[in-house]
Amino acid sequence: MPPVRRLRSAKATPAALHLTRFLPYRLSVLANTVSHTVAKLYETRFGITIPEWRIIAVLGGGETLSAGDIARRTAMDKVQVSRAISRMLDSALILRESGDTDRRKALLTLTPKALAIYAEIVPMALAYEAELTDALSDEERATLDQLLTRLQARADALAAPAAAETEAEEG
Amino acid sequence: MPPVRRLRSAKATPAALHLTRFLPYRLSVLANTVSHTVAKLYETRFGITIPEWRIIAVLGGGETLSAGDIARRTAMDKVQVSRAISRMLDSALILRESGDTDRRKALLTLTPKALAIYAEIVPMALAYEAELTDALSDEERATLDQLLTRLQARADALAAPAAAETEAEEG
DNA sequence: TTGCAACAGTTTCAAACGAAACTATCTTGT
DNA sequence: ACAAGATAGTTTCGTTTGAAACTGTTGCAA
Repeated sequence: MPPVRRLRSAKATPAALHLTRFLPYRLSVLANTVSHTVAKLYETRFGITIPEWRIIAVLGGGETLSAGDIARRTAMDKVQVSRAISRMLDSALILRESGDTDRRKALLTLTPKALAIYAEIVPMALAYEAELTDALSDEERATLDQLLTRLQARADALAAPAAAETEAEEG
Repeated sequence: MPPVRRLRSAKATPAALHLTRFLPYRLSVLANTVSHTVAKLYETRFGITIPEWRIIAVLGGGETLSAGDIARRTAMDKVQVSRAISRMLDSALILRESGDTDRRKALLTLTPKALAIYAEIVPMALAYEAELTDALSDEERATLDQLLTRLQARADALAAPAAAETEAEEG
């Protein structure tokens, strides 16, 4: 029996790693490329940043939310949300009024100006998304959706080393 | 014939957009979660950042490259590479010598210290990747690979609006 | 050759970032 | 009722970032 089968796992090479095949790297590069493109889109057309776009996206239905709600729904941290809101107040995209029952919470609503942007930006966003997945069949799109969902769940689990055993079923 | 079929596309709602279903958003959040986790891994164990890890990854085979080569292979920009190299010189992870034929180019090689990190970090990186794709079948992993490749190609094409028609077949 | 554009890499500057500290408000336990 | 702790949101501080300007080197053209 020849020793051929052991050649690949010889200990001289400590298991090759090609960056371009490494999933974290690939995800980072892809997300970066995409983000950069859409950011430029939003910036040049509406003068808003990605955090501002996300806030517009979650408030675009006309809902009223607190900053904390927004942070949760956009996966941004509260500092980022606070700063984005402050910019949006300056540019009259958002309306802030003190909560009645809880004065710590500020109730946030989009202004008509922001709603107009929303109406215009959503088709653009969807168009970009459509172009991005242009070469994918409907079935592939569904698979992608599924895989991303599962990867995110797994990544979340691996991100919280020991903590939050009980929070696991939050969803 | 009842008007039922027109209800979904009534113009009152300007096409809904749920952030959590929006591909650019999902990619961004996923890549962020993953990056943050591996960054913490590398930082606590070896005291290096992601840019430094990427440089170690491409030089880990023992190859000698210029800063520009590294920038291209890691998809980082030259500023980021320059700064990472400068940090690595300080911590004796990299060796820089002036090019002989072209004195603009600096030839970069890993020190034994960095090679030792490489030997130790690669299994960790692969282990994380394996854990991340734990719940995926071999077939699903292959599909994911394929989909990411195609999305990246498409994203690249959409990122360069009018330019680089001729560069399209560069790979 | 000399001058000029292209290139490699570094530095500068202003913006963006995250962690931690802080202010203000609300909740809970005694 | 009130102190102790939790929560909402802002501010501060040191670091990281990317674009543009800059330095030095090479290649090319007149």
